[in-house]
Amino acid sequence: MHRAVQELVADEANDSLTIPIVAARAGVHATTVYRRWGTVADLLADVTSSRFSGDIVVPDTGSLRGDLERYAYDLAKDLCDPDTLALVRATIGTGGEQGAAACRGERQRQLEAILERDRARGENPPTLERTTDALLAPLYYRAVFTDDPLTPDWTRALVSHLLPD
Amino acid sequence: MHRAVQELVADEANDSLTIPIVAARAGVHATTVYRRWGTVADLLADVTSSRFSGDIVVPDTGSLRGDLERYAYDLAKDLCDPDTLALVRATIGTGGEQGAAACRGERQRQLEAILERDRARGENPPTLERTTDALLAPLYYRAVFTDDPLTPDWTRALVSHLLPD
DNA sequence: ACACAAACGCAGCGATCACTGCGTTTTTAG
DNA sequence: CTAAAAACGCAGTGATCGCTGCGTTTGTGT
Repeated sequence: MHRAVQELVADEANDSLTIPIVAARAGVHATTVYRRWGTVADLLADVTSSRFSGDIVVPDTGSLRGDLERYAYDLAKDLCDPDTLALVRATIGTGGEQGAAACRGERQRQLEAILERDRARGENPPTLERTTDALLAPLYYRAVFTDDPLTPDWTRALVSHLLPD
Repeated sequence: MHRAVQELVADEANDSLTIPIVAARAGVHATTVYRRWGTVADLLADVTSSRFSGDIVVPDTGSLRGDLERYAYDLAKDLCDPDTLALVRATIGTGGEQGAAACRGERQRQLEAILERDRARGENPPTLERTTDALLAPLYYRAVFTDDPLTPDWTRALVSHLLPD
């Protein structure tokens, strides 16, 4: 089911995503989807949540800078994937905070884990709010609102602005 | 027509926006909307573009810091408006870069104008890319992806991080 | 093995969408 | 003032959606 949603969101940009369409792609009956998820918004939130929590490993390079550079690089790569991007936009478009939370919740928790580990090393990292503003926000903004590339040089520059020498 | 779209996006979170619904709210026939705009995506892009270019004045406080603080304050206030936020999310949800560009195009031009003016004063402001990453990105990210408030203290802090003493 | 719960599919319904042919009204140009 | 273009509305069509009652199939617990 999740793969059906992702494929449809990717394939049919600008077309409306509906439950019968998703059901057909998943090879199940629409009734099954109505009964289980109810609305396209709930379905998208579910799919997006699990899309972002499946396969990302919190990096551990031994230093905060290394961790953040790796984290930013991985997130940039993920957000550059047209299928991921289409899913994020579709989920945001369902309106409300539920879809938005599904898009960023897991990624924010990973960022927090990185900062926590640095504190556990006795260091003094920036706050989660500051790191979100300096890293997460530009990554998501550039991916969702522009068609500028999310290059490794650019992601490293973001980390450098956050952690000056 | 534009007001009908904005009202509907605001009123009916999670409900699908369709051309007959917009037409009814605007008090015109659906045929008129089909013939003029064609799709909901085109309509939303149009409405969002003009929504963001109507009434914002590029601030001129005499200093870059003052201009950016004012700009960030105004944009935060605008994005905090639930109606504006709903419109942005709906437009992003139409997929593709057209809707995304409609949401940020005008605001990015205003930012560029502020930086150009500072250069005209003989100063050396940060690049548009840097300023976008440090100001626009956090503003849009927090508004669209979270339900955290966009407070004046926070927007001033963003400017301070961009323009250290 | 059996009973029951959960999940699923079929068929069908009312509502709505997306769209178009054609006539009417409004606007514009000369 | 008039003719033509542009914009609009009416009526209608086929397709699809969102949903539900009810039967079937699958899974689970004893």
